[in-house]
Amino acid sequence: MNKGISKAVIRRMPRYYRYLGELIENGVERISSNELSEMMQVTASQIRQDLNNFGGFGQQGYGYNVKFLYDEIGRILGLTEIHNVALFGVGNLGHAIANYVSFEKLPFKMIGLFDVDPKKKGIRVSEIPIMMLDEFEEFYKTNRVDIAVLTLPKDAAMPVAERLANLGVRAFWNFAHVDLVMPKGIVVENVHLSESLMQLSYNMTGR
Amino acid sequence: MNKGISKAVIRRMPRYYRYLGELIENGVERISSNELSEMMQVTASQIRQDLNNFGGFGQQGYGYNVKFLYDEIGRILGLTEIHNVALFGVGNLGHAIANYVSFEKLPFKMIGLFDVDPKKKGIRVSEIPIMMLDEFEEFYKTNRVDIAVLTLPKDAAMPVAERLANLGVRAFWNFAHVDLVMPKGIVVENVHLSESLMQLSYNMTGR
DNA sequence: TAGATTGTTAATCGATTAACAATC
DNA sequence: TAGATTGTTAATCGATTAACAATC
Repeated sequence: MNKGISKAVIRRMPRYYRYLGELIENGVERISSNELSEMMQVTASQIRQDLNNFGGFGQQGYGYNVKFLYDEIGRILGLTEIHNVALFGVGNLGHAIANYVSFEKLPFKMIGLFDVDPKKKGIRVSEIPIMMLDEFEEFYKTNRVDIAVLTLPKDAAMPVAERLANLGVRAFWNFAHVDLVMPKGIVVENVHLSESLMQLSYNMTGR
Repeated sequence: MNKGISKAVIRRMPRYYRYLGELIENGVERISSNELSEMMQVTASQIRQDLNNFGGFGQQGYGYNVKFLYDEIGRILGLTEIHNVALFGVGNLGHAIANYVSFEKLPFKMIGLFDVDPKKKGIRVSEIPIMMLDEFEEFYKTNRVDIAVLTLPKDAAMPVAERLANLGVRAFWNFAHVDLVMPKGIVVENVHLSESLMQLSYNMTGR
């Protein structure tokens, strides 16, 4: 169990990671919390507090070594090993996410695509042929699946998630319009696009 | 300007909306904050506090009328009028989002798709033919665009956003890996898929 | 050494939860 | 009226910011 590091802190880590990656591309070797705070529009204090949840990565009088900090955050975020990903529901969104995961320069590897529509069987997306959902149990015997992506209609999401969880899948990236209720120890990350769109809509009103 | 209602509250409103919609489908007419709190796994106190940011929608001794509350939240979220949407960058993700926006039963209407690749010109996605980015200025003269969706490579996002903002587009749904820096009064809602995936990855470690 | 900047403690601010009087 | 449940104030909890001693 990760010690009690707050969700708010975790949400910010990928953003630090992105900025540090860009600094590396630009050949910047060291940076102070103050310089970074100006770039990122957050307080220097918050940056130091956030990082010190995980350890002292800087040096007084110097600041932070960009490459070192980048690698440390990558390690914290679990980006030092490859995660096998299988996707369920190869509709429009599933199709896009399958390609997305394959193209990103992140250590996530799409290894299987599953759907219930027989017409889709064998069609290749990012070089991976779509399989039938009922073939998953067999597939799972010889393939490690670290993350299941759920790009399914909302009514299908929960039953499929339960089926996968029973087999041993422990992490879900959920795009369906439901709150997955999962036993403890199973990790769920939701991307609710419609909720994002509604927040945008809210912010457009009354200004 | 919306009075100072916190982001945390706004983030929860679409979720209330979803649950209330399901209650309506199930024929439920009234609900107390306590019943809703059990369904949604939040405190009843939070529900009442959240709603009372916008007004007293309940009645002592009775609870909340589901249909009434649903409509009120819809109104708060700006879902009582149709928002015209144009999308920029018709790659995999753009393609999926274009379909998504069109299929959802929400008052967002996809009216234009734009790309820079001449090979895509005229191809139809959700019945809408892809146009060239340079045609947008002309298009904009006769079409109101409320929201621009940016499903572009990160280096293209900022220049395109500026160009659109200069024409008068005031809301952006940004999927590109950049923080758009926009003048005040322009609304940006970010969906950073890679950051979501990294959070999932983090939560998988050390358990 | 002097200057810079972290790591960390303390102060402030904001959000969540608890409690209860108001009222349907 | 009695019971139920809201709306709202007060208490608690957590997150952010400020301050500064430690130290490179």
